[in-house]
Amino acid sequence: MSLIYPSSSSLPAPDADGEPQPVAIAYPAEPDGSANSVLGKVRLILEAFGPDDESLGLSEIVRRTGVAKASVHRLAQELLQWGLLERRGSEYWLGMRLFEIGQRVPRQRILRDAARPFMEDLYQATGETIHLAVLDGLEVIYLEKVSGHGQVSRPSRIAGRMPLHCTATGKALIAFGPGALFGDVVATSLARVTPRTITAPKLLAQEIQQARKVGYAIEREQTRVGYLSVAIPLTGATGTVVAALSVTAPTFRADVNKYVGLLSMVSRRITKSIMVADGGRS
Amino acid sequence: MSLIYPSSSSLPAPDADGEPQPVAIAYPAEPDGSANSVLGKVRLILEAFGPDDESLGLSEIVRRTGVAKASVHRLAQELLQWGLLERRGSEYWLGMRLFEIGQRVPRQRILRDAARPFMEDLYQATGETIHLAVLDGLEVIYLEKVSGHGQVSRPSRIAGRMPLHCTATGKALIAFGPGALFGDVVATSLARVTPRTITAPKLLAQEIQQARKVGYAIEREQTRVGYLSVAIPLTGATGTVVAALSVTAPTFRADVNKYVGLLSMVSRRITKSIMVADGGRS
DNA sequence: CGGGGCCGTCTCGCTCAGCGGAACGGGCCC
DNA sequence: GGGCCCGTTCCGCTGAGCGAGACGGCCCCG
Repeated sequence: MSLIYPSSSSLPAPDADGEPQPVAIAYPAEPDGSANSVLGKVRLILEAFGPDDESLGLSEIVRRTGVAKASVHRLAQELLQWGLLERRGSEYWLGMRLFEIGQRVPRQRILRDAARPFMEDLYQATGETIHLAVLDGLEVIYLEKVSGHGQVSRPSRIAGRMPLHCTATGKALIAFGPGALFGDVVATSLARVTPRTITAPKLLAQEIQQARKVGYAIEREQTRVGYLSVAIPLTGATGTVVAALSVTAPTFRADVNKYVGLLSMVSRRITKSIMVADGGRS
Repeated sequence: MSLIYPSSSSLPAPDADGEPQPVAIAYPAEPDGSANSVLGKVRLILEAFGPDDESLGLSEIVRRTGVAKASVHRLAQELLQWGLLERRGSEYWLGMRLFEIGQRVPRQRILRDAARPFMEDLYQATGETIHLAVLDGLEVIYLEKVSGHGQVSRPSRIAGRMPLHCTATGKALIAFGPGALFGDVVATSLARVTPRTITAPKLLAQEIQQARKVGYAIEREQTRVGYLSVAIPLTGATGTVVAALSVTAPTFRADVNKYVGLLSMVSRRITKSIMVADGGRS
């Protein structure tokens, strides 16, 4: 119960994209002691698929996971039958059922359903990218994104993660979310994403203070050069901040005051909508 | 390789919302023989969460799955650590990591990323609900939905399923998708969803023929009284139909010709966009 | 053409991870 | 205070899971 913000659990060492690793122990290829259960193996197998991988062959999965080939094969058959994996030729793909189950996760479904139409409104009013983000561990994770045809080279993704200190949504969550969060964030080193990213805890504290004063958070070219974002917190049924909503626009045409006005108007309506949709806590 | 449309695998007996079932066998509470593996149990546990359940207590999970309490507890601990489940108090929730992994499923990610901005355009041009659907088993599954504030009592859902014979997207997929599909569909009984739903195979065949002739499918009050939908197929990189896109509007203000025009324009652009994004098959 | 390498698949005896009945302690309501 | 249901924990048994290894097909290269 003292777990305030849901954690992302401890990934042992997802993959380094290359060979297993040069462990001195003569034991075959077990990264650590966390894969001795069926579920551990299944986790390794499913997480062998990176965000950009489309499909993997059996041997490739064996290479990435370090699990014995026969085991991967056996488990893959079972996952296939469940629908968590699909197969074309001899390539395995993450299966549709994963998508289906993933959409049932209440923390995203409730918020997203409530926010979605309003994000549409915001997009129509601004023509810019709208993000809905929640806290997960010490990162934001994007639940939803509404945008147009703009071709950014490395765009944000739904279910993608970003650090808290360089995003507007992240700063909004630090400023208005769980009290202990700021401390936890500055306890880690603040990665420099662009030349303008804040890496000094003092400066970050000032920005958070400013955000608390004005009621919204802003980020100028701290995530991507040429773009700024404005974010506002969303309050859930229990009165605590559960998410953040942001507008991201190219700096040359950004109208911060307009975004702030629109966001704060929409924020209250979404909160009301959440309370109706979800009597309990969300 | 002769598996043309990805199947939804065989759910043994998801849940009947009530007691396990009155099996004559004296054996404790094993529904069938499919739960004897760790993965089988995990499947039962995760699928114990229905589309509308927010959280379940441990005992409730035990009741729904028939798995021994100690086993559910142990597996839940492991799922917790992975992040597939989360916990508040003593209630278990489907976890954020499920959402994350689900968003990596390529069959939805690629299509959705390509179609999303165009769906936005369609929504702006019509003000009506836009659906993106693919075939899964003998149903459509919605990958994406763009809509406004309209408060329908039992709205469609992202990742929700619908029969093929009563939806515009379904008929579009029958008409332009895998050749054997029509036969498989009429081999089952066609459920009556509204008074206007087609339940006679002959009539359905006529509608499919009509759709093939004009290049789009239409459905008038066959899914929901007071609404109609128009759908068009989307072609993937290999030239086969992989999805369908639809506009749904209240009959009194629907402008079918306008929708057809917009859809067919957008369809070609999405296909082009898919080919760029995904060199291989999708 | 033949050999070598990599692929996915399958076998089979060992063993330890997983199992689940049972006991426990705490909160709630009658 | 007693009964009930909750989540948690214990512990000895056992069969599900394991993985080294064999196998056959495919492709590339000498």
